Amino acid sequence: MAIRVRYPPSPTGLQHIGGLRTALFNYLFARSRGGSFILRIEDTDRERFDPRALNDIYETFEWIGFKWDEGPDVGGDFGPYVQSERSELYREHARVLLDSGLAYEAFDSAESLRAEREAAEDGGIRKGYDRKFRDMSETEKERYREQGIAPVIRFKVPLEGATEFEDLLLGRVKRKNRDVIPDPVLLKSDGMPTYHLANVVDDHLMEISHILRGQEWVPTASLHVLLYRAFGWDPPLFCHLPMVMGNDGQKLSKRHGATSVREFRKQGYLPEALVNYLARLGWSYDDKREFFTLQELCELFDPAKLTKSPAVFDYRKLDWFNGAYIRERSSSEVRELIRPFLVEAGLISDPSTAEEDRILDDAVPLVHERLKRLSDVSHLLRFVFAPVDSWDAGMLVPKKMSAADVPALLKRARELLEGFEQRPDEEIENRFREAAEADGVKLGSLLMPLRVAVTGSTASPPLFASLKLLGAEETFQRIDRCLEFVEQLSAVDIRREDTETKE
RNA sequence: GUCACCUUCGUCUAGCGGUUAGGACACCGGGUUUUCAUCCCGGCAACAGGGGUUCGACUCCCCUAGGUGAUGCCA
Repeated sequence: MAIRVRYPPSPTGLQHIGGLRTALFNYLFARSRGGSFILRIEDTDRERFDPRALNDIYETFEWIGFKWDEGPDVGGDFGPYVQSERSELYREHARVLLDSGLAYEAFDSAESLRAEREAAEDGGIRKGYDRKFRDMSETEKERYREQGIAPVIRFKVPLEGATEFEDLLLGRVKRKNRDVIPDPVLLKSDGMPTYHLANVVDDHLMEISHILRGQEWVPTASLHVLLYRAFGWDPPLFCHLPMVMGNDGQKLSKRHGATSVREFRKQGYLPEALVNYLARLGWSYDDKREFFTLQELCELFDPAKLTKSPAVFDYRKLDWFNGAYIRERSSSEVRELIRPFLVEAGLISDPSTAEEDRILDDAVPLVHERLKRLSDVSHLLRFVFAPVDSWDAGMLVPKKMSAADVPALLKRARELLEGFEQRPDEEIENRFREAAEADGVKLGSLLMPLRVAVTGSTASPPLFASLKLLGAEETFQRIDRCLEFVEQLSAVDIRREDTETKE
C-alpha cells in the first residue's frame, strides 16, 4: 500500500514549534519511505479561524523548506484540501451514521453544556456528556425541533466491548468502549464537523496510510477507530508522537520562551538548526551523531527510533545548534542573514549605504563565530554603527589597578595606536606587547581600558580589527572623550570588581 | 475523580538479559587567546521505588509513586 501521510494544521494561531515537529516527522516519514506528504487545512472552527494564521502556515513551511505533494496550493487527486470546502462531505457522512442508527441528534444548548462542565470541574470531576438524547424517541425530539433548536449530531459510542488499534510506537492499544469519550459531537449545530468526524472522513477519503500526531490524541484514537468501523472502513496505522514540554514539565508555552516558529525566525534561528534540533527531540539515529541536514533526515529517518517519553525543549541546545549552523555559512551568506537584524536594531539604513556595506563586509568575519542567534549581531556590532559616549568606570579599570592608573594607560595606548590603520594587526599587537613589557604592565591592562573606551564593553570582537572598522578618527575621538570622563573621577578610587577572588 | 500514556545524568538521548551504563547540550576545570567567542583536553552527573522471572536484570512481568494527557458544538 502506498504511504500517504498528512499534516493538518488548524489556522487558529501562529504555527507552533511543536506543530512544526509533528509536520517534520510526517514529512520525514513520507520522504524516507517514498510516500506522499499532504497538507490539509483544518479550518472547521469558524470562531477561531484567523486568516493571518493561514498565511503563517505557508510562510513557515516555505521558510523551513518543506514541500508537500498534495495541498490547497498545489492541488492533488484527493482535494479539496481545505475542510471548509468539504462540509457537504461531512454532512453526508454524518447522515449515513444517523440513518444507520449509529449517531443521533441532540438538542442541548452549547451554553448549558458548558455551564455543566464548569460546575463539574469546580468539583474536581469531569464526567463528559450525559447522553441525554441518545435514546429519546423521535416524537419527543420533535418538540425540540419545533422550538427551532438546531441539533448537533452525536456519535453513539458503544457502551459494551473494547476497541483496539495498532500504534507504531505504542504497540497495540486497547481501551474499553465505556472509557471512550461519551457520545462526542460529530457535526456541530452550524453544520460544520468536529475534528473527530472531519479527520476520519478525510483521512479515509484521502487514503491516508499513517497518522503521525501528538500523544494528546491517544485517548481519542479509540473513538476514531470506532468511527472508521462505523463507516465500514479500515483505520490507518497510528503513530502517537511524544509531546514537547517546557523545562518545568508543563506543556511548552510562552512562559518558557518562544513557541511560534515565527518568533524563532525573528530571533535569528536558522531553519536548518530548527529542523536538526527538532528532529533530535524524540528521535535519534545512533549513539553518536547529532548533525543532520533535512536531506539526510529524509533518508535516515526511521520511526522505530522514536522515543515514547515526552521531551523537554532545551533552548540552550538549540542555541548551540544554531551557532554551529551559522558558522557553517559563508561570510557573504552571514552578511545577508544579519542585515535585516541590523536594520531592525536601527543600526544601518535600509537600503544600506555603500559605506555601511563596506563596514559590514569587514565586520562579518569578526562576528561570524560569535553569533548564536542572528539577532546577537545588534549587540556585537552596536559600537561600530552607534556612538559610545558613556562608560562604566568599573569596566575601565584593569584588574588589580585603580582608576588613577587608567588615564596613563589610555594615553599610552593612544600613542601606540599612531598610524594603526596602515599596519597589520600583528604589528600593532607587537608594539603593544613590547610597550607592556617595557612599562611593566600586563598586555591585558593596556588593552582593556582601550577596549572599553572604544567599544563600551569588556567583550568585543578582536580589538585592532574593530578599531579599523571604526576608523582612526572615530577611534581617537572616543579615546579622548573617555579620557576626559575618566580624569574627572580619578580623584575617587575606583577598583574593578575582582570577581576572581575567592574567599 | 475516571481513563490512558510515560519514567536512564539538570536536559536531549544510546542501550533492545551479561557494558567500567556510551554520546551531545549545559555546567565546572585546564589549554590556545588582547576580552568575548571559536577550537582542543579533562571532569561532574543517571537506570523513580518495591516485588517477582532468571545463573544473571537498565533491559521481561506486576505493583506503587510521580509526571503528562484526555474527559469541549477546540484542534
